[in-house]
Amino acid sequence: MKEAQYKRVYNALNAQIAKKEFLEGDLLPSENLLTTQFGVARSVVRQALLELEKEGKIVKQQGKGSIVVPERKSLALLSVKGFSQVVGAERKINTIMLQNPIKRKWDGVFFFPLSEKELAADCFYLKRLRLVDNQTVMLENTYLPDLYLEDFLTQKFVDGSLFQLLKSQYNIEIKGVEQELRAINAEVDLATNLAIEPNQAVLHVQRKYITNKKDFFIYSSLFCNTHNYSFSNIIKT
Amino acid sequence: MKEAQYKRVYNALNAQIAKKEFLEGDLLPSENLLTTQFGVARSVVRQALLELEKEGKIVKQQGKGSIVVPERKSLALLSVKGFSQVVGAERKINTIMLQNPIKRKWDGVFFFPLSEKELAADCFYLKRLRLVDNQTVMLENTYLPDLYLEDFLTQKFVDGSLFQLLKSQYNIEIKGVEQELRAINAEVDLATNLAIEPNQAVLHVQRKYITNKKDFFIYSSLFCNTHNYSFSNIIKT
DNA sequence: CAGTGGTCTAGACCACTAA
DNA sequence: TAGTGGTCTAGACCACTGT
Repeated sequence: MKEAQYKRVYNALNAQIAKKEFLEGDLLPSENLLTTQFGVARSVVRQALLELEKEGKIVKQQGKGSIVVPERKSLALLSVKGFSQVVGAERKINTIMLQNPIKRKWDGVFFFPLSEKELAADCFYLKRLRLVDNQTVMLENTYLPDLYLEDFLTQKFVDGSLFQLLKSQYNIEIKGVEQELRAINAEVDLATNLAIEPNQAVLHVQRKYITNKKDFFIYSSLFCNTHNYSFSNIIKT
Repeated sequence: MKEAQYKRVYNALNAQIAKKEFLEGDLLPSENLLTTQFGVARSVVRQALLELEKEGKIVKQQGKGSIVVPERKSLALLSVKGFSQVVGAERKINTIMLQNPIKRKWDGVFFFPLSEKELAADCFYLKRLRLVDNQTVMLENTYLPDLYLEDFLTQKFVDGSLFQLLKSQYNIEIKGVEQELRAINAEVDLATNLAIEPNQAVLHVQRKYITNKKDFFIYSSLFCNTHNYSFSNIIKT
């Protein structure tokens, strides 16, 4: 099971952009050139560029080329990447574990419908507070069904990243996310955690992550303080 | 400039799903079958299915097929589709024009950086209130640079849809959107418009639409009442 | 005009699912 | 094991951009 070629091309280009080897406004090498550089078919190059475009790192323009776009200033949080990856290297991030992972029953009324298989299993629950440059930006409640996760409670998080742990220990990859957004007024408890005044507006995001394991989903309920950082995303047709 | 084949395939499948010719959980015909049905190469079929997948209408599963997923109950508003298209046919929608289109100067501090070309032109501004099943869900301020839009102020909206007007009259198509989200507490004016109490939490979305015309962008500032309807989206890696 | 990305063809092999 | 979607090749022509 070796890595796909287009991922190899994607990773190479992504790294070059991150290392500022291409600056904002620069054109990437043309598709034909990349084809010869990496020794792959053009469709493979295009698949790699498509990924970069979906993530908003380049824009393509017919007749011109693939243009590197400026790094985003706001948090690209409405994406499938884990928190550790969406916050640029420029910023200091911290995670405070308010509730270490425990095994428990599902809540009576869950925010997404659960399958029978999921309901039959217990769930792992963790509660984390996320900080960017020492400012509290997010409270995250995560629920994972106890289906493929042997010895989950004894695992050490890889760089504090749940997604990296799932990838390295269980070969579980995130393939997509379905999410619902609401603006809510913060209750006292929530306001305390987010270090804001009660009744302040908070962005509530309920997520269902799709993984490479069929029938295995991860659920998250996020409460975001958008006063200091806005949350952005990019969508292509 | 005839329509691309993959769009033809997409439109056909999309219509069949909308007409319930495929029910939730049904498998679409396999890619090889669609290839022969439409008389196109497999890559064309895959491109069409990719669109459907991005819109969350199907999920693909290796070894099994393309599965039709249930219609969304919440408003898929964080997508590039116009308001008229994201709200399912099941619901009644209304638009109240609070401010008919006028030509004016740009605001001094705009929420996205503007190019010199845009700043040199004036902008068209309109303010619309959006209702779903007679409930106020959104206040929308839209700004269009006066660059390609001849006689814009005298145009009649096609079914109340700005995007359809742009397509049919000016051949302008929306290719993507970049957006920032915040939760804010409603001021009195805003609360009145959205028919909620002052200080209630509201979802504020600032958008920059990318079009097929280079250097032509459309800007929108949305205020969403998420009490009755949540706003959803789906993202694929 | 040459070069770019957009679309398309007609194959091939692989990884996964279900019977 | 048969059939599915995932990846890949090696071409081709078209639409658009800038010179």
